[in-house]
Amino acid sequence: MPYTSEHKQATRQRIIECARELFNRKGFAEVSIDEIMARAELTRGGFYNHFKTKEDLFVEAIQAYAHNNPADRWEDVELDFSQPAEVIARQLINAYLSRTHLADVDGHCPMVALPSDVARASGKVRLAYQDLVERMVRMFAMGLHDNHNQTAQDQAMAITAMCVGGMVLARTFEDAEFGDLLIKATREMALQLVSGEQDGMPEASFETVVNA
Amino acid sequence: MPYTSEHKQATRQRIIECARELFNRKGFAEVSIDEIMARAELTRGGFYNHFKTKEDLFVEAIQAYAHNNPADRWEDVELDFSQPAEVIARQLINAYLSRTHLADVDGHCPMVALPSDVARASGKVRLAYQDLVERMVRMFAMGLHDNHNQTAQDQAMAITAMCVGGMVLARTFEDAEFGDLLIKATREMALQLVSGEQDGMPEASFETVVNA
DNA sequence: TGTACATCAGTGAACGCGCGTTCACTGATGTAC
DNA sequence: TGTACATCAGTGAACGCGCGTTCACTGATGTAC
Repeated sequence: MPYTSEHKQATRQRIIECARELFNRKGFAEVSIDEIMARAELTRGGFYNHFKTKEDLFVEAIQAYAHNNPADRWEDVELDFSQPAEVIARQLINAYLSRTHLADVDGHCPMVALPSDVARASGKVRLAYQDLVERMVRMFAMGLHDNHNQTAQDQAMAITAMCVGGMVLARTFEDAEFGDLLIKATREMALQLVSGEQDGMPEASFETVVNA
Repeated sequence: MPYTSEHKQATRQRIIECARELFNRKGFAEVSIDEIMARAELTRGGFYNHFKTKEDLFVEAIQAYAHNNPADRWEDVELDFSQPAEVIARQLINAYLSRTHLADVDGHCPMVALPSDVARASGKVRLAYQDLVERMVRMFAMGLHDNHNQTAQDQAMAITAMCVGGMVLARTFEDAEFGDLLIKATREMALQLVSGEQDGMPEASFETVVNA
């Protein structure tokens, strides 16, 4: 067997990574297979040695993202998994709703870059995307507690919607300053929500209010 | 002058409305001018009597949405503008984060249906989209008050991110049940945020805690 | 160690197709007489 | 009231182009001897 199987795997991974970046920047339909292969320093025809269809590659590109440590990309603040879950949740919010993440179009979370493309794609693609969402929800849920209004799980879903929504909106704006304001406001509210601190009651709200 | 100018205007509006629906359902790149014109019961060639380019039509389709009363589309709950601003904010959340809105793909808010397409489009398109966002932020801001953590404006931006993000995510899911859960959780938290009620402290939180 | 060979990753021309846009035209209409 | 006319909304063929996919091939490589 000429060429090692590592060689083929490495090529495959290179194609996936190039595709991920291009899809992020331009969207699924707007990127051609030619373009992806050229970026991977290959030619058009070879594509079908590695993938059955363009959409199969889309699935792989989304999954690839989940298998790296996403937060590494965006922020100087790395996720420190030795910390308590609540601290990790805060780190994730700070990294996700950051200017660095907004500016790094190639490295965007696919949830931010590709929601419309995914909504129109096949079941396989949508499942891969949903898996990313569920990972984020789980991460937040670990750092939260049930309260009288909502379970930790429900709070986590709402905070996920907030983080993704803030980035999705900021990414569309022509006016970068408005985008920064929106990200900042969203980040602050998300941080309050994981701290159980709202409406002017800092941190351990009960004591603070009673002793005032 | 043969044909009245009303006739031309009516045709133009018909094209815009057909385009809006098709863009919502399939995305900008995936809809052809042929398809839009056929739906408006016209033929391809006539398009350029009305619009300079396909992207110009995209701008008009986004703007058209703002000029209707959006909430009419989705929910039995209509916005009642005689109510106090806080009530309107709650009505908007209930209508926006609803199953009806999720199911009505043709009538989706463009913020939900088209963020990825807009992020990759030209300045004119992005300004039209940003205008929709600003309208929603303004609507929420009227129903909110500054608190010790954030201005009403900042809270409104975060709540807008939450509403749009919840719908954007739910729309991508293959698993409809998970989408419903996410919308419901997001809606509940958004309603709490406009009520200034969090973490198990109903309504006028200070008194409630102190008198407990 | 050196050579002949089989494998298959990668090549690039070709396929059928649909797109956005252009353009010469047609024919329904409102107006002037 | 009736007719001839000018306008321009709408038609449909044609344009050049790029796409996803297929396929016959080539040539770099690991292996057997």
